[in-house]
Amino acid sequence: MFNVTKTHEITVDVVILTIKNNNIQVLLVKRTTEPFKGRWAIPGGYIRLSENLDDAALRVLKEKTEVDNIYLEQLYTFGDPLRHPNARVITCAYFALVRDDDLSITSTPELGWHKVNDLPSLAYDHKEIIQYSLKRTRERLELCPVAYQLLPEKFTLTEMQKAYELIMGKSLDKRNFRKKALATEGLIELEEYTKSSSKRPARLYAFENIELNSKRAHFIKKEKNK
Amino acid sequence: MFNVTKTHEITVDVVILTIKNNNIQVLLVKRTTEPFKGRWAIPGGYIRLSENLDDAALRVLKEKTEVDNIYLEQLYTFGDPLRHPNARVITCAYFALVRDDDLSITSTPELGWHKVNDLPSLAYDHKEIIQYSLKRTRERLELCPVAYQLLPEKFTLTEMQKAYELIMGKSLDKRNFRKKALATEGLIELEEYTKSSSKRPARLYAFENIELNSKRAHFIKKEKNK
DNA sequence: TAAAAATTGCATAAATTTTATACTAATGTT
DNA sequence: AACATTAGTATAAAATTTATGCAATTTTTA
Repeated sequence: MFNVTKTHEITVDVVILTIKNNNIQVLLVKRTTEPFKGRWAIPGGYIRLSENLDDAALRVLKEKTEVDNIYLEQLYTFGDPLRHPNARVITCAYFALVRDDDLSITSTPELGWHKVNDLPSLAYDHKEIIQYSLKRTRERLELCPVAYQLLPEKFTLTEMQKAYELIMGKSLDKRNFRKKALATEGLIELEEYTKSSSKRPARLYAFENIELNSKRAHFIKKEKNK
Repeated sequence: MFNVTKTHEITVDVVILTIKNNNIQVLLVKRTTEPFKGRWAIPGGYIRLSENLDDAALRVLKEKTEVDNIYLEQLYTFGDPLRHPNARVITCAYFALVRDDDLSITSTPELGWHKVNDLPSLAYDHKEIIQYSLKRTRERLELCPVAYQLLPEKFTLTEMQKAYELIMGKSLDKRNFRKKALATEGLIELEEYTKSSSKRPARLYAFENIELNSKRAHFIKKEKNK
């Protein structure tokens, strides 16, 4: 009875989402070993004995990116016996929302961003995991302005609306969106405006570090040390 | 590296909730072995190699109860290194909503229902898991009438309101509740009334087997074979 | 058998939230 | 100076939610 469990392995996988070039993109790694050698996959790893699951997910994330300001939430645990072709691997999946301008990864042939609407063939059940993380992100967005985790630190309302439209997958009315956005708790109106654009300057906004109305969320806040 | 994972164990634990005697109650088992020998715990077990996680949770549930008509949803995976005193056990927790009148368990000194508002001292982090399942149930109830999984098959609107009030932890206005309840998709008005009560008879209602607006839900429907 | 107690069942007005809709303002470019 | 482009704004209608009071049916009991 006990031995039955000994052959299980458990991993964490992390769906890392950002908005780049007006697309929701996910960070993928190319597998260098079997199974699924050469296929793209979401980053993952084993859980160390001293780590809790959040720490393990955060470590996996930090192995691939150098970001401080992230939203990280446990997504779901996937454990179909056939999800791994030659072992029983249960994975506790997380998803992270990161800001493009906080990112410093160097795309290589083995690591890169992919549009979630145009994914390559993926290893394991990773496509399902990504789809599910998008669904969860939409659900979160209906409860709290979690999209600000995907925006630059200072942003215009138009940029915010674009992020919402990308995540929700539909276009929104500008006037109603702005009215609602301005009523959002934690939104700060700055006395700054966009400059370099060749159009009318837009006011910039920011979010204070608010307690989001999230259910399972963990926030790793940026250390403001400068 | 690989060996590091070999010492992890993974289990499923199931929070089984019902409404009995106008209280939300949870099914607990008394541990017969160390650790936490003699303490109450939620039912759990190892995952078999051939099972997916839902199947494992369902099996654990069926080992304790004989119910057909249940709501079962993955809750969260708990993996703090210290949650188990002398091993690294990660548990994928589920919660189930079952109908009191579908239940046939025989309470023994080792198995019994406990009011969630008056829990005994529990093993591991099981108190946290139960609290979290209550929170999730409240969240679900705001999205879909999942409470009908806790009601008898035929129920009065007053009974339905009582269930909502118990779960949400607040009293609701009768007139507004009835208006909203009557507008709920899937609610069927029966041509039957309560009898044995010593007051004015109340109309009975039922729910058709609807697709609930749930996110991670799995329904094990009753087999109507009679 | 009449009154009382308990619970069912219903309707409407007020407040709030959501939705729908069109024009003016500011800036750089030509 | 006219044009192109994006920023920015107000209001009415519709829908939803909340608040509130009273009549009807049945059993109990006086």
